[in-house]
Amino acid sequence: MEQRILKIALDTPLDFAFDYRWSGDADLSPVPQAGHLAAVPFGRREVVGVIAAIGEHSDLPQDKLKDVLAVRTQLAPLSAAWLALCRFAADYYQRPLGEVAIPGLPKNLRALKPLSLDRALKKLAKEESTHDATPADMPVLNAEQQQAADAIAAAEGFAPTLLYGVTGSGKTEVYLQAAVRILAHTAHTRNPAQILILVPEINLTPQLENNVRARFPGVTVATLHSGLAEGERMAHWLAAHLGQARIVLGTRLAILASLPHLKLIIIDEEHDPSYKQQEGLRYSARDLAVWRARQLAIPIVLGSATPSLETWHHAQSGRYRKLELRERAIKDAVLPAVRLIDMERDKPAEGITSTLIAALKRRLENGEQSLLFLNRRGYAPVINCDACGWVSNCTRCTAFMVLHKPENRLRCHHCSLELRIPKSCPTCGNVDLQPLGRGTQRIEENLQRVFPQARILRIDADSTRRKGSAQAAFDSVHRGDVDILIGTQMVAKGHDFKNLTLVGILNPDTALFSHDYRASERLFAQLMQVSGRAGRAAQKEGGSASEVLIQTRYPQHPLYGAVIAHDYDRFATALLEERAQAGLPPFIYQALLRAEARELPIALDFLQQASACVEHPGITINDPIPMTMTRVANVDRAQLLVECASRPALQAFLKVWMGALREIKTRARWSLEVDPVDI
DNA sequence: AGCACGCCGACT
DNA sequence: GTCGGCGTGCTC
Repeated sequence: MEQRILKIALDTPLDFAFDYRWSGDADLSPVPQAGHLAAVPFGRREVVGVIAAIGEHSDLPQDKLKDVLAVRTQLAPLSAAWLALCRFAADYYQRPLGEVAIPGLPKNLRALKPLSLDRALKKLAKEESTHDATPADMPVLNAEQQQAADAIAAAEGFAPTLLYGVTGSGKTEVYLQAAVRILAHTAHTRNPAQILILVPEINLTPQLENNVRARFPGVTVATLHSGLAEGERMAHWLAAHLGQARIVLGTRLAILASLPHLKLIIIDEEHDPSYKQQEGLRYSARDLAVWRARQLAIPIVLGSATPSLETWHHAQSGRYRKLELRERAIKDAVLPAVRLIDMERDKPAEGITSTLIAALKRRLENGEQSLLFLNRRGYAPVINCDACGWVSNCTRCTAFMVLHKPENRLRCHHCSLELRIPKSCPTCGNVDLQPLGRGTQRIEENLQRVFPQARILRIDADSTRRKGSAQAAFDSVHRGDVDILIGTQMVAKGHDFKNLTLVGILNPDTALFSHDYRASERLFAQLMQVSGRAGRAAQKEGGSASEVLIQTRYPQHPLYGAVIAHDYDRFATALLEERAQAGLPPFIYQALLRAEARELPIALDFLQQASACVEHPGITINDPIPMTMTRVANVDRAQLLVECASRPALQAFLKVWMGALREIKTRARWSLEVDPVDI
């Protein structure tokens, strides 16, 4: 009989591991190891946690200790490297280990019932047997692509690489051919390599998944994203954990997957804001990926046409290697010409200028597709009363209620509030309420009037609410059943529309004057990305040259100049210069303390106490301020920005500060975000 | 976070 | 008289 103390991380906000007693006979039952999952009594509940460490002693009095209910020794323990990754993320983002490690595990593993691993595993075996093992044909790479793929596959140890390639330059093909070689190196060894590929959105996984499966017949490919059913999630997670899945394709959450034989990480569109989790544990999957690659001493590829300034800065300073793809991969496919339409000269009717109408007409005549990009869903962002000035404010948020015409409703995009459109003004009774501004629905309605014969499809969060409907919509565009596609940022990313020769960008100006210093970086990336949807195939005989038309009131703005020139280098260099001057990231490091309460003063008071509760030499603590959108769903929000030129110094401060913050008695709910992106 | 206990208001 | 509001306290 032996006794051990198991230190178990549980999914609770309490920032420490819990000690449990385990006693058993090592000859009869397997001895628990760090990384095993264990079911334990916790308060009045029973929960599953992960064994973080094993010891002989506990600092607690014996009578406080409870016995472990069961240790899941039939499942191989999570590796020390995986635990170290979780521990790093927990420390860095100032959260308890259990909150990082547990929620990503499949529900079945977290449940108390005994595991039936066989059934999961059988399903995988079946999937695998449906593939034959003939190597698929490899498209021939151009010289730049070949060089990049060679360099990635030949890299040894921690080798962070920025794959900087214009849209349509064939970055995916470079990833895949590098992957082929890394898999081949270890194919017949005991531990064949695993490769992790991250993409920004679920919408993009089916497309890449098909691509990958076709390229790697006979190789088990697992996907991990929030759209999986519980059974699938379990099967895919296990395939990764057991090393069967050689390629794991997923969204940001996949960065915390168990991958015991990980040998290469690829982050596609590394600049994409979706890599930042914006609730709960607010981690950056890209940053964790870089840490994980360093820890495992393996290469990591960060791919983008418009890298984040953080990554660009690293590439410029030589910390990351930069590989560049200057040309489009398809022969004779050229980058579209970008033109600005000055809205002061060419006054738009119903949001669309005559120049853009003419360009659309030409595409319709040629049987080519067009894309109109407007990052605003709904019919109109607000309705108002001309007579008394009433506007459709949300009663629960500092925001307008948006007019949604198909449902005849006003809807707040920040809380779930929905109202029927009032027949008359609620304050003065005027019956003539006007929609102000334009969303995708209104553009769609108007365009259908201008081109009654055109097949117009709108793709936004409203039109694709049902599961699978987004995929169906994109399929119909690929099939050629759509002449004009109208969409929000959903349509900007990744999709390879072969017959698309015109992109119209309707209302990008607002981001030019945003108070968020990252807005212009994001706008540039978005414009380049959506522009990149055009001209992905060679120009047809008698077809139109690909072009991008941007409607703007500020044609002189340097950001547009850089977009026209497809010149990310110049733009990024200027932006980095500005950031350095202004003392902004990536030259300094930030953390944001948020607080919310039913009354704003409660939140502000907490932040005031927070700013004075510990010594903070070398750390700048700014004044507490209400958030721009102060009230959401009847809760008032405020925040406090903390800055420091040194990351380790900031980390050390945050650790001490968190301890002090937990002692403050307040009715406000609060949370700390490290490396915030939306300020 | 859960989940309990505990002490004051409008309901069968 | 009780159902239920959410304040407060605890979880190895």
